[in-house]
Amino acid sequence: MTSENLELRKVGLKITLPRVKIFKLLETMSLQNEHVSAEDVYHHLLKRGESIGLPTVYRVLAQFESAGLVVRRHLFKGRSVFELASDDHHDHIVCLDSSEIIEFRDHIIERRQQEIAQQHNVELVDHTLVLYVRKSN
Amino acid sequence: MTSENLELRKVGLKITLPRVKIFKLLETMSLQNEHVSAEDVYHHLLKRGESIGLPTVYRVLAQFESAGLVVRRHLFKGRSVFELASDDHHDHIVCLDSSEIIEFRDHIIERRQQEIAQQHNVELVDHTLVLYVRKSN
DNA sequence: TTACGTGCAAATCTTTTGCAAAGCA
DNA sequence: TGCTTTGCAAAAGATTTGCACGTAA
Repeated sequence: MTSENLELRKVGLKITLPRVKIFKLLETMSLQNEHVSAEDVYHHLLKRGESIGLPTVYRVLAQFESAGLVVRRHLFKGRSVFELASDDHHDHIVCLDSSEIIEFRDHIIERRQQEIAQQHNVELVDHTLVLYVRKSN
Repeated sequence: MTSENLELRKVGLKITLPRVKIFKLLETMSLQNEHVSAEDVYHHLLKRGESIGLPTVYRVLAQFESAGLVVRRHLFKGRSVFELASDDHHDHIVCLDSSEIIEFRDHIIERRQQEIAQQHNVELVDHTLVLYVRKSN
C-alpha cells in the first residue's frame, strides 16, 4: 500500500484513480511550495497525459479539504488555491508585482494569535496571514 | 462641498450620483464594522429606493480600490468584501459557525509583520490576517 | 460641448449540480 | 453485486465588457 493510499484510507475516502492522481500532484506541488487552483491541478494532469474531468477535481479538492488533507486559501480574488495540510503552520508573502508566493514561519505571530483568540473567548481553528508586498528598490 | 465630494475629488474622481451614493453607504457600513460585497451594496441601495446598476457598483468599487479609498478583502470563498480604507489598521476574526466578523487591532503583530517584510527585503504594501474561529463551549 | 460615466444585456470566469455510465470493495 | 465515484453537459454565482445613451465640468 502506497503512502497516498494510506492517507486516503485514514480519512475514510475510497481509493480511486482520480483521488490518487490529485493527491500525488499536491504532494509534488507542496514540496515545491506551489499553490495551485483547481484549474491548475486539472491542467497539470492533462499535460502529463492523465484523463480527468474538471468537476472531479473540484469535488476531490473539496473532499480533501473536509477531510483535513488539504487547506484552501483565498490569496487572490476570484479563485481558491490549495496546498497539502501540514503540522508546520506557515503564512504567505504575495508579491504584487510578480504574483510570486513566499512562505514564512513566525512563532511570535503564531503565539499572539492564540492569545487574541483566548481574549475573545473563541477557539482558533485556522488562520490566514498574507503580506502583500512589492520589491524594494 | 460635502465630505464625500471632497474625498472623491481628492483622488481625482468626478463627482457623480452613483459614486456619492456608494461612498456614503460605505461610510455608514464601515462605522458599524460591516463588510459588504458588491451585491450587498447594490441591494442596500435598491432597498432604500435608489436606482443603480450592479455593474456600476462593481466598477465604482474597483475605482475606489485603485484610488485607495477602499480595501478589498478575500475573507470568504468566491466573493470580495469591501470596507472604507482607514489609517487605523485592523484585522479580522471570522466565526465559522455564524459568519460573524469581529475586528481587532494588535501592535505586536503589526510590528512583527514589518520586521518580516524587512527580513525579506520587500516593501509591505498591505496585509490580510484572518483568524477563523469557533465559539468555545 | 465633450469627454467621462452609467445602465442594460450579454459575455466571461470559477465553481457546482444532475444524471447516466463506470469503478471500487 | 451494490453503493460510490466519475465524466459530461448544463446551471449557477460572481464579475466584467460592449455599446448606446446620459451627465458633470
